[in-house]
Amino acid sequence: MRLTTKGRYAVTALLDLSLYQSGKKFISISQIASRQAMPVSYLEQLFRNLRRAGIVESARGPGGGYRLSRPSTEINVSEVVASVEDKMDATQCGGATDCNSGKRCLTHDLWTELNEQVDSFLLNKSLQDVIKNKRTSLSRKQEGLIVTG
Amino acid sequence: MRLTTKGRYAVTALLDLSLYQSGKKFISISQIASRQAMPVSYLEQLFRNLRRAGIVESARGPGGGYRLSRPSTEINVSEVVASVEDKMDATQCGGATDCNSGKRCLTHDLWTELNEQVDSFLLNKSLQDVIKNKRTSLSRKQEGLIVTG
DNA sequence: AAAATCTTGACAAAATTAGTCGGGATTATA
DNA sequence: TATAATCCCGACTAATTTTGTCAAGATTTT
Repeated sequence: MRLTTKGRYAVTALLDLSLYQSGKKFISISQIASRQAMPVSYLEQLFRNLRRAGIVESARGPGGGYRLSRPSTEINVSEVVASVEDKMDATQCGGATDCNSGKRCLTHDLWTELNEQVDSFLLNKSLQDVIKNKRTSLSRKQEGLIVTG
Repeated sequence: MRLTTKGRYAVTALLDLSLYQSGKKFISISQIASRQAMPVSYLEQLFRNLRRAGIVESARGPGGGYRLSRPSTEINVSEVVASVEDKMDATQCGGATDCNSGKRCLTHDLWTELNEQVDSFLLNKSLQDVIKNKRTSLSRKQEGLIVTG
């Protein structure tokens, strides 16, 4: 699985946009950078990817910057992370089915299933949900479930 | 979150133990290494941690090696991963509550919740489950849940 | 024209992860 | 008791990945 500060920065930056973008106004990278204490040039890199992924729109020149290309209820965290990280994969073999000399590696299905869990969770979480601090409503049977300390 | 090949190696190595350990016999690292195509010295490092965590028992000398200290139904993947990786944490701030100059960072709760999800999943998954390729039975309401492609 | 801003690719620094090494301790067995 | 098999340990190095920088350019507003 890949989930580094890169993906986390991207999410944070978009939350900043969501919070400070009023109407269709563009927000410059330098504003986000100073508010969220992130390096400008690193943010530029991330926004490149976000733009290519169709998550944000940009405008150049004075008064330019970035804005969400959809409402924050329509953008999920999974796509944000995926746009800046290379891949979201927890299997050792990268998803190949013959990872262990012909047969699947012992843990193949385990990591695949974990991937699915994580991805479901993040897909189901919009930027707005994060802002509202809304828990994803996955009802879970508690039978035999050990609670982490 | 930390889930690298280290944790994956550890799980695989234990699955190997589960599969090839008959009764209370010890299995040597070199056997596991050759079966699973892993470097011996790296495995040694991992087994050190597994032993300290009480997941395996060891015996020295000829005929020695490692064996599970509990049945494979009683060992969950979370503890295995935790024993070799330093931490299992997806928050940027490492769990601190004042990560963004006094107030919580915007994404704090998001990553905390993701952590919980992942950990629940892995806690609820025993080595035996993985061997039997048994899916974790988390019943989930499908309302609004987008299925990943 | 000037200033503000995005755009790009390549590069460098830092951090992390993966893996090695040398030496030691213990134990079964011949 | 010697030998070989095995675990045990800490420190180190190598490789990879991630993080972040830089220089130069393209647009656009004023």
